[in-house]
Amino acid sequence: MQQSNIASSAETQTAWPNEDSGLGGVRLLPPYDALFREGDETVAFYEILSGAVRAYKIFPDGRRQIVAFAFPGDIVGFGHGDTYRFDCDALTTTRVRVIHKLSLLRAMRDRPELAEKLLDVARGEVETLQDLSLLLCRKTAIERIASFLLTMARKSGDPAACERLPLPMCRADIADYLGLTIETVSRNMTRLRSLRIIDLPDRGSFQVRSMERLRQLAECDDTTH
Amino acid sequence: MQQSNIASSAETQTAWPNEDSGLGGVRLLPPYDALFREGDETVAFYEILSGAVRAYKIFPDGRRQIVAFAFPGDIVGFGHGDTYRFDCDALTTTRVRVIHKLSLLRAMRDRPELAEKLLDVARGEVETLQDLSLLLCRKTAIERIASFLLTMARKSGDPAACERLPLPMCRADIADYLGLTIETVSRNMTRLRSLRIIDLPDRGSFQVRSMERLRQLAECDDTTH
DNA sequence: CGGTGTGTTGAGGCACATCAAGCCAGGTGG
DNA sequence: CCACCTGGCTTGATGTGCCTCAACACACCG
Repeated sequence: MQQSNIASSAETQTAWPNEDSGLGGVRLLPPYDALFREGDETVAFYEILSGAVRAYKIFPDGRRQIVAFAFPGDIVGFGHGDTYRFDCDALTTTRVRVIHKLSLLRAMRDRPELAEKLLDVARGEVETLQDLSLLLCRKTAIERIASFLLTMARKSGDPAACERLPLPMCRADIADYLGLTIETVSRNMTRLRSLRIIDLPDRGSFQVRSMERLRQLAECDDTTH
Repeated sequence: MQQSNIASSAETQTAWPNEDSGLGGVRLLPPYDALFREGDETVAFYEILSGAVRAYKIFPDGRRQIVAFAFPGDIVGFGHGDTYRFDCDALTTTRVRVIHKLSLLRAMRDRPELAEKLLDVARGEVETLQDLSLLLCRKTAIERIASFLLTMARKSGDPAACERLPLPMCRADIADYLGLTIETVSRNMTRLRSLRIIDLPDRGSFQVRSMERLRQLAECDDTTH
């Protein structure tokens, strides 16, 4: 579950086209404001600078599935054709850098290393989604929660992280990401806490107490149970 | 659920680098032979010419998840870093065109339209995986089967297809793709047949009798039940 | 013929969903 | 300051869809 962090691939720090040209600029989103909506024309990609967003789809019958959360360094808006296939909005106050699609494509013609970088973003997105599919297909509720928290822990800094980590989304968001109900999320969070694997100091945060046991649960490693 | 068909994007028919240079050539795989294995170095992408392959992951505890089937026109081997993250093998006798990764990257530097084409392949893969996530997250068993059959129908030719269509994978493969068991797959196939939505003339094929009702089920459109 | 592999069908159990009540922090107004 | 409301979260009781286990059907093959 690697990030689609743009800095991870390029040896030389390559700037996105708007960074220097100033074409796109930065957008500021208050909590729950939309970055884009399903059906809108795909005019831009967005690099998250601070805050967090969620991308989701609503079914005709009302069911909702969150397909991705994105955090600083991530790019959103990628896996779409001429129109966006999902809604995307902010979880908290969020700043994004706007990367106009057309100017990016134009810039790509002159700077082939940009294309490689973009392909790397795509690869990261594919990897994340493959892992999500694995999770949804084969894991139990507690394994899903464990996987999710592990990913969140890895995203928010050093992998041995034992400090308090932010959990900016509500239980309903987690549930709709993991294919569970809020009750099941809640029950299994509590279960992980009573197993002394995590702590839940307050609503918006968590803390890993045993990274090793969290990892074992998340990766379906049943060698030690 | 669009295909990642390479012909779908480019206005001008752009050849993959090996097609003319003859560097990669074609590989022939007997049924169930491996195209690549998890952990192998990512040396090439493969364009399916005929037949079909499956890409899957085996968990430490034995659970298996198929993350993709690929058919003629599809590219596999894309969403991987330096090593392949999954096993990939043939369902039936399969011919693939080998596209060496390095020569593709080299060719991309001279021909920017190749990069766009490759990005389009990536986009297709992301879309397919997003749809798979939606399916695994929120759909019931019969809706999953319906979605799967609908995708298969759309892949194998004209969308109004009423003729007999091939189903080259066994029940276990379908089950491991949809996050179900073979029994549940079997039961719901039978159910779709008794609902007169499909026919099952023999093991390796199916036939759509009511494309409209299949679509309604697959897209969770509960307006008419 | 029996043997094997694949698919179907049936009976029962279990994990998660559903429904419902209660907890707790934050906000609002008297 | 407290009374009350509200929304997010937790906890409990019950229901159900899919899994598990088991038997059987059928084609293929030696």
